[in-house]
Amino acid sequence: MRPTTKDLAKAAGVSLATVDRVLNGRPGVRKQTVKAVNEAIERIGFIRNQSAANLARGRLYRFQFLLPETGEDFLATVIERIEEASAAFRAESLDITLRRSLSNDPHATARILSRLSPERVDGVAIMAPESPQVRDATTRLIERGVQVVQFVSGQPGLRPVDFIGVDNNSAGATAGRLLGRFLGARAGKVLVVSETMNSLDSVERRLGFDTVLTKDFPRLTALPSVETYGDPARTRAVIANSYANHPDIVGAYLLSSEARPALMALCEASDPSAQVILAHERTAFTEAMLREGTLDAVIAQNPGHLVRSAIRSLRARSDGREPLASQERIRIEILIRENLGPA
Amino acid sequence: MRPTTKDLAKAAGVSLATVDRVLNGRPGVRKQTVKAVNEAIERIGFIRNQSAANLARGRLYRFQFLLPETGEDFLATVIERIEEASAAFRAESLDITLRRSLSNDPHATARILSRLSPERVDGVAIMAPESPQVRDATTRLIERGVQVVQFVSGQPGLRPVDFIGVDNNSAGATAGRLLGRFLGARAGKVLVVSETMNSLDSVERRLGFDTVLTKDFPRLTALPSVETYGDPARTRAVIANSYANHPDIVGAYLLSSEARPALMALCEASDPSAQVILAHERTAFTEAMLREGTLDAVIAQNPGHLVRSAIRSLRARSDGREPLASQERIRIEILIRENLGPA
DNA sequence: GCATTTCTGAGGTACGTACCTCAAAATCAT
DNA sequence: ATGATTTTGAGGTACGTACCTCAGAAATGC
Repeated sequence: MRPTTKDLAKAAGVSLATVDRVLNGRPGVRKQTVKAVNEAIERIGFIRNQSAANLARGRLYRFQFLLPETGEDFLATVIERIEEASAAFRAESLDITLRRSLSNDPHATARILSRLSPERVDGVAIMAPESPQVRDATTRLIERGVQVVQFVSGQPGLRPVDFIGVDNNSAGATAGRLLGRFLGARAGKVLVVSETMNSLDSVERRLGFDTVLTKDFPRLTALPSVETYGDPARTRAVIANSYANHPDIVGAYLLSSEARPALMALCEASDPSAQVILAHERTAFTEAMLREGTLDAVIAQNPGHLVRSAIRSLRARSDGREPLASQERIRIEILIRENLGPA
Repeated sequence: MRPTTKDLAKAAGVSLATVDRVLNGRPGVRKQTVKAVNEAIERIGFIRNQSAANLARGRLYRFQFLLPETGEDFLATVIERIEEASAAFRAESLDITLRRSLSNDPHATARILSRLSPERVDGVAIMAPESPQVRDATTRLIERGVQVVQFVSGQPGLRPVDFIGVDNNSAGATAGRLLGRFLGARAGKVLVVSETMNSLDSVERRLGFDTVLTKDFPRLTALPSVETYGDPARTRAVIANSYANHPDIVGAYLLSSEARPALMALCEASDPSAQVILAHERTAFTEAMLREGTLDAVIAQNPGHLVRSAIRSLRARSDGREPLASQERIRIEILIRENLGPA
């Protein structure tokens, strides 16, 4: 059996009460005694039994995911994973809830954040684009004692808030490299479709994409980003227009999380099999398009990892620990037909 | 607060003792009563508190990883992950140890397995090639009450033992697709290097690779597999020989886990930058080769996932539960320079 | 050397579940 | 209806840690 607090007390030559004081950082212990206990911890290899600790604490971590109202396929898989995690973590004193209420209006988002209180929630994972309003509201939220992570959308390392998601610059670069290599010796123009270029995420992907293309694939010219604003009619119009104006388009990069509208419009406006087409995120739709060969590759982040990583980070912060940055790095996955797994 | 066994007893109209009997599958409860309790579980949403359960059980799961003696880079990263997991899971009543003692001799491996007893270990993850001796020893091990999973090496679904690893057929197919697409319009021969073609893993990768190549890239011809037998001198010789005999080699697929010897030999024998070269597994070496451009892509399985998945599966089996197949599927990762992450 | 403050020990209860025993109740077979 | 058997209830202890109180010991200031 592993050493317990009792063994630790004996080994350190102190009482259980003192061990408890040291372990939980309670005041009223001489530095000297603290050191003795810590040395004993090292010496006998004491490891706190988390199960027992949680049980004794009776602590319930209440975390909330705040997601946008809009969004179809990708958001749906994220929500699935949240629900899964919610069920799975319930046995570990974690109460995970989901609110799908964030609109594109930063003021509205800020207002929602301002209403969150530490009495009702211990931490939130926010999926909202960067904006000064949201940043301020987040800062105040943290000051009130609520833990916060930026989820999927946002900027790694820019703010004093953990970011859970991929490095979008690298994601764009990955897309650029694949598109270039898949096109082989072919030359021509590349269509880039985005919901909006107002978000940092899109800008970074585009930047990474362009960097690789200009440097290593000079025979390819990336067209200016076409913005759909999430409007189906506009999507069809602008994409049709692009193909009409540029008969020499040989590839397309759909850099938004929701690939469906753009890809459907693209198929209407041109022949997808004559081009190399890349999109983001694994959804039932992109998976089907990969299998049938319409999409050539998908750049994805694992939604399950995203969710679990957000939860782990919130939990670490709630315990006053630092999340393990290395473990929480979200990988950029490349999917082609062959590594999708069984259907 | 979440409902406890006490609440459940009240809700089901039975005593705590009966609830306990039902929850832990003890005998001496009428079917009718079992049903009543299960309905109450559904009704009030009872979830067993795993922390408390583990604490009460005082159960310690002792799992062991049995790895081969030989192997450099990939095995080293696997071992790192095992050590990490060992540390991380210690707080959850898991005692993970590592034995690096399996040789290529199936009889020796079988002998080691035959000496494992359920008094000293609850489950083992075995990384050893398929062989009748090992299969028999495994069967007897299971009969003695030790849980077993096949780790990395082996055959999914072939035996009544969980397999933790990628589908090697798909892995080979993924390599085939990437090689074909990266080569674009180029035609020529493709070198395939393997440590040995005696293992099922290698055969499957080769099969998947060939299937894609013949079907979708007829201008490429995959040469017969070159076997290195893990011998550096032989490796250099056979690879040099291949390039001498086939001046029209345009690509290479190194299908073994340990890419270093083959790739070094390849670089000696030819100009890697004129070819498309794929290898397996992410190691410090393959990572460096990707970054400098010698390797074009790496097909990998996440060692951390492998290890944790093995542990979860062993634990589920030890608890008499079925591992969640969907959660334990190991993904086939594609790595290029751009999605490696920061250096 | 005394009063004062700081530190430590002893002992307790609690968390939710597992597992045990023993007696009482319900059900069954005859 | 009787005895045998099965099912259930009541009550207990244990797991390892957190957190509480209170008394006593040790260190400190003067």
